[in-house]
Amino acid sequence: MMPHRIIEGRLRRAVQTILPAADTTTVLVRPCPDPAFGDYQTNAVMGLAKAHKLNPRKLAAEVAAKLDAGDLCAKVEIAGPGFMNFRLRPEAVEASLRSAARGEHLFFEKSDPPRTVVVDFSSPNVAKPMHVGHIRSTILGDTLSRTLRLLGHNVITDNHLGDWGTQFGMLLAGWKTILHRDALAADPLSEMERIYKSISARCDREKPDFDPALRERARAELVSLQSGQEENLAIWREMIRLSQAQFDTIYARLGVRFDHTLGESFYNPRLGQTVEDLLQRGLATESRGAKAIFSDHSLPPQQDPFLVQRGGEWMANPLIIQKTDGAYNYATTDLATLEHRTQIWNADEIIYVTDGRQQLHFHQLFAVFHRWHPESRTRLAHVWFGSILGEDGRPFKTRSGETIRLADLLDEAEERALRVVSEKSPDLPEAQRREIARVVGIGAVKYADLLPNRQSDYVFSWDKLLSLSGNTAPYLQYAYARIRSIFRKGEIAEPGCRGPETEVSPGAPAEMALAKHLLNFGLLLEAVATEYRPNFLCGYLYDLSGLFTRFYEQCPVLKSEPAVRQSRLVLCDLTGQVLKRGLSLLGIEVLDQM
RNA sequence: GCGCCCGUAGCUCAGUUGGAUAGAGCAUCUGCCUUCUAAGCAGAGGGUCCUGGGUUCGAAUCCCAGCGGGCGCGCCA
Repeated sequence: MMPHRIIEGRLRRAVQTILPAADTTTVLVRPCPDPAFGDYQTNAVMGLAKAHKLNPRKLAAEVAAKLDAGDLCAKVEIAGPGFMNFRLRPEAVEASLRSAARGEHLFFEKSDPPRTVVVDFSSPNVAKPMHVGHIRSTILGDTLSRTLRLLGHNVITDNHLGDWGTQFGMLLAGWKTILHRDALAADPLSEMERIYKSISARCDREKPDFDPALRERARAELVSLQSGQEENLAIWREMIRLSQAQFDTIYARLGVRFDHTLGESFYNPRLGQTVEDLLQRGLATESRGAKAIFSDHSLPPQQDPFLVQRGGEWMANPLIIQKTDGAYNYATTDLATLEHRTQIWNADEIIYVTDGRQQLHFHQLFAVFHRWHPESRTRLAHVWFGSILGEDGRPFKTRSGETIRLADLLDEAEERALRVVSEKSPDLPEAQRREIARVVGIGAVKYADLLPNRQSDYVFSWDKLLSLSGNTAPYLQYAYARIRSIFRKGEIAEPGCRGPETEVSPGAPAEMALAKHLLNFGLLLEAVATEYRPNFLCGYLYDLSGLFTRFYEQCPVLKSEPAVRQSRLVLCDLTGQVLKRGLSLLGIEVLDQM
């Protein structure tokens, strides 16, 4: 068990002996913001003192007197208005490093009990090329899934493809009237995108080329598809097949995998009974020819997702589950999907990773689900991220008004990385340089995507996504490669320093600072999982790499006397393991040489 | 109009129950490669945390008002 955890547990008991009625869940032990104060601190005592109208410093002193942590901390300091600062004894740090070196843990613990967590992310649309707008959901969802899985949860990843809906009417009309077979064979996604754009422009009343007959044709094709007409089904399946091939290529490059790909069409057979059930239970009602769910007025109007104010009056803002023409929409599908995930997969938690513009939809969806299945204890989370903007701060478009394809972005990333590798390591064989460029390039894109707070709007910038210096993936990969280089130069297999007899004793300040940071790996992983914020992990790994680099500059490893050398090798090995594991959670690979 | 989010160094952004002297990258400037990889390290400069009130031992963080920006608001997803 990590020292900070033990301190936290004992601290809570100490608080409880003094204030038996206090809620000790707020008593948390966190790393100090400045090592000058200590290694860990709690500021919860100040809050408790306020709640119980006590003198905070006096309470802290009483808690400190009751606290038995002498085995881990030399002494407990009370600072300022009532901070409690803990400084770990070197022996406590060493014990943790030794047990990690023996392979007993890697500075984190499995969650108990594990939960079943469904993660819904990526969800591209069939017949459209994946573009930069898809990276955030894909990379965020993948990282959260990996982190939850590492922490022991039963994670189910599901790619909820947009493979059903209005767009197929236009795609079918286009496929039958303006499709170029050669173009389709050469580049299926571009051709499907072309026919879609062409038809949809002519189905738009606002556009100059509006063609009412074509619009009717598209609607008829859609009805025909949805009623199971064989020719249209065959074309639809072909469009999915071609699209999935593209998705698979991109996901393979990104190293992203899904347990399931249950697109919207999977739920199609269940939509009728979903609406029927909601009507029977009185949750849904008919309105202007559509079936919709209205407010139950259980919330104040300002917080009610089914109300909206217009012209100074609160108006109904219902969730429509069946359109006037009888067709179902994404709300219907999402409700059917929720039922499947809770009832078939027994999800304890479902995480949706989408952009922030869908917040209202998910508020409505979750509210409806809780009214529909009040017995359900599934936790529903909308993990949203900011919009993509151009460098001018306007909604993102290229100069020609197009989006940037994900495949092109990844190509560019690898090309830029190859130029740098070839410059830095011209002696390596080309195949190896290309492999390094792949790992570095893809890693840089992912890291740049995960580094900012997900809720910030996302200003798209080639230079930012493809930068290879400073706080970027290559910096972390470089630290790892240097560690591997030490083992290579010393002709040491790392398992040699992982044995039961391993001794490790960080002496220099740079060694101790690095060692103490390793101990906080688990703390960070839990924060990532509970806050759904991978950027915390980026920050942690960046700090770890910086601490390692300072250690590397100040503390020779191979040239040190045997005992010091052995200890430093252990520290290098553990740092390498945490870096590799941490980067793997971000979906970023490491290299032995770069 | 109403709701959500945002406003922090020249630029791009962090900032973990409110917590200690607000941090990083890029850019600028000064040093450091015959020593385990310089994609690096050490150091410097750079701030009315949008503005004004309030809450309290303590506010970038919470509350109120205002200014500026992005997004959303019945049959698209």
